[in-house]
Amino acid sequence: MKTPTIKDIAKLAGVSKGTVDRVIHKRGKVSKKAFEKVNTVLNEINYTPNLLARSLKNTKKYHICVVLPDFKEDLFWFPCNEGITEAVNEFTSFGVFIEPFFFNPTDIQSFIAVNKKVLKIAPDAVLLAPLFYKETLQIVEKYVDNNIIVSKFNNQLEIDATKNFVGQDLFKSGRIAASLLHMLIDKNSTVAIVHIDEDFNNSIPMQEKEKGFRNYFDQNKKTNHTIETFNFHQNNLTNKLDNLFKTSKNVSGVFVTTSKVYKIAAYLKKNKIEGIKVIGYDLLNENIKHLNDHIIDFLIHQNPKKQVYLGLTYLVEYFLFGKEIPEKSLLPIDIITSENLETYTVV
Amino acid sequence: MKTPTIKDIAKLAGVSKGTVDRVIHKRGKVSKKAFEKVNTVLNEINYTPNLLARSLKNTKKYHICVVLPDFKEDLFWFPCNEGITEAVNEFTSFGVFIEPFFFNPTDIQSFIAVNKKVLKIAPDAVLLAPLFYKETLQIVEKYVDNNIIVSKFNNQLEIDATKNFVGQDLFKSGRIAASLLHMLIDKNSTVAIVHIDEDFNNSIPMQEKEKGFRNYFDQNKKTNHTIETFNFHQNNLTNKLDNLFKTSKNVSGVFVTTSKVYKIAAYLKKNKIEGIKVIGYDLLNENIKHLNDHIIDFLIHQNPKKQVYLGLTYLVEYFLFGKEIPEKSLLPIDIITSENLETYTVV
DNA sequence: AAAAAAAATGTGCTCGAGCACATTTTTTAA
DNA sequence: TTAAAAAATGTGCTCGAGCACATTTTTTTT
Repeated sequence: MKTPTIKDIAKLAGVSKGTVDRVIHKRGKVSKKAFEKVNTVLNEINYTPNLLARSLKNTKKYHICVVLPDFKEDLFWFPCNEGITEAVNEFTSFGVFIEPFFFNPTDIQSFIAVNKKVLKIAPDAVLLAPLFYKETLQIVEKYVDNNIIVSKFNNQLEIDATKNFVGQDLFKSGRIAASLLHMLIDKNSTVAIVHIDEDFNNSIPMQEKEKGFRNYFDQNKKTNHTIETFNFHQNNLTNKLDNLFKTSKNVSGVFVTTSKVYKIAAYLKKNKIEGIKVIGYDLLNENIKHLNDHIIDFLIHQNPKKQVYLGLTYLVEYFLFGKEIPEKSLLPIDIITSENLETYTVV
Repeated sequence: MKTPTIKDIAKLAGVSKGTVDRVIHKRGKVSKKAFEKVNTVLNEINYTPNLLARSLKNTKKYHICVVLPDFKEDLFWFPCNEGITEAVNEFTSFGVFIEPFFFNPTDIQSFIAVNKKVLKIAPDAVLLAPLFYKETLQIVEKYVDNNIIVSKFNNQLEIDATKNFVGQDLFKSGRIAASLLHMLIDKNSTVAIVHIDEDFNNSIPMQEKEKGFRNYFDQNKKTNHTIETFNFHQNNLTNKLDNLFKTSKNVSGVFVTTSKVYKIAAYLKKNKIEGIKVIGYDLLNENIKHLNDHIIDFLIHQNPKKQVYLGLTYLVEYFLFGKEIPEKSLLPIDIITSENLETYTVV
């Protein structure tokens, strides 16, 4: 009933535990006879090494750095801190040291600077939010040169030496948004895709979401909707929105490709514009408020907290127990309404 | 940089590690002077015991039994096996032995028999699907008498000596179903709540779901929907459904309170009845088929796999690392459409 | 056949927590 | 003041894997 140990196997095979160890780890220096004796026993009983003992022996300290945007610049990133905190609480007692580093998401230079700093620290692994494409490729290369394991979350880079990624399928996420809006809006009406603040051309996530969104409506030709894309910046937002909603355009639904959807909702509320269906991303407090007010109809949950936590878990289990890190871990795309919201926030 | 050990603390405090151990575990037999010396050091540095070493020492074998319905009787329970398999793979190398036991969900006697068997085995813990109220109370009492820890999943029993529960808020789940149907159906139409197969009076989950569903529509009086409840059994299902759909009743939506929703969908497809919105539970293959055919509009994901896996994880972490088991762990209530379905099944 | 080299095998310590037991110090009783 | 009892403190072994090093066995060379 008790799990066999190396010692047990050694006794059964009539050899010493050193020999068993050499067979198991293929370290050679074993006679054919001994090899067969041990292998016979190994095939008979199902030996699984005690992972506690194994990693106790390799009592190395592991250092993992998390590089992510400062939530003061964009509240989307706030939940990541909770994910980090949870991982810290869970893993420090296993000798893992997790340390966050923040950069300014609007400033490429700060991204580069922070990564240089981390590179100098030379941790065992880095979990990275790769916001800037070209710069990420460069920095990842350097990490790899220094034998630092790199995992990424949130943004997926197509070409990359290191493949570990935790996030969502953004194309599909766009399709889901489209299908939900489709349920709510009238035939022959206009749907607006709104990109707020970020530089659309450099934001692959936004592009992917738009592609997915358009793909859905392309495949549902019979409903004959008009899809228009808008790139808005914060400074002249009100004017632009006036232009969008107060002209004769028959806009029945809006898809905001980021967590900034609350800005649209705030505008609609302030101007008492009703009947327009709104869908956007993420459970920011501002968004939740408008979801409960039924100004926002759906939110898609990108679960940044879980992304970070899972990314860290993979790294820790790799170091401690030698588990493989999945190349691509795509999280479920949760549909949030004012009704099921609570079940996501309480846990 | 390295985590301090008991030995380090002993050296810093100028005592032996035995004394440090006694202070940490409040085992007494420590002079005031020594106690203060050790405590001073403990307050200065942040000591967290190495959990690997701790649980290696307590190298007890743990035995956990899972008692759940046989999926041959109801496919809803099938994913639980995956959850068990995953837990087995993850935890056997930590010396945890997990063993499933199946009963017939339509037969109270088999429930009692299986639990008696498990009781005789006397494992360290039982994870239980408490389908039958009265019988569960009795058996749980016996488990507790024998110092066997009991956790439950899927069904929540209100009054209970042991509180550990993993599942969903079923009242809320009913409300969510209502709100989704509400989006899709016409005003002043009739909505049917359909209970299939199970004995409604003995099924608290079904009752909770119905309560939640009705509660939502009660709070949205202006839409003026008629809600009707039906209890159908498998044998005369077709007749009953003929009666429901082919009479003059203006039924625009159906809420099925279990995973048996595919039966309604199959009927609608066979009889080419269109335009009726359908919502039900769980990602059975049969349900998924009809979801992709757009006969079923929404499925609510009860995530039985995750329920079992999480329940087992709690027990294992309690045994190995002394973590507390949460009294009530309510999982998110996932809304599934044909679009986001895939993101839930691939992971 | 003996010595030297190479290969195979076994031994014993480590990791850190925890606990039983041995030893030392302090307190109490006579 | 000394002996006995009680309290405090320290020591050393255990858990299982892993690995360096010591020891034994086999093979090769002279």
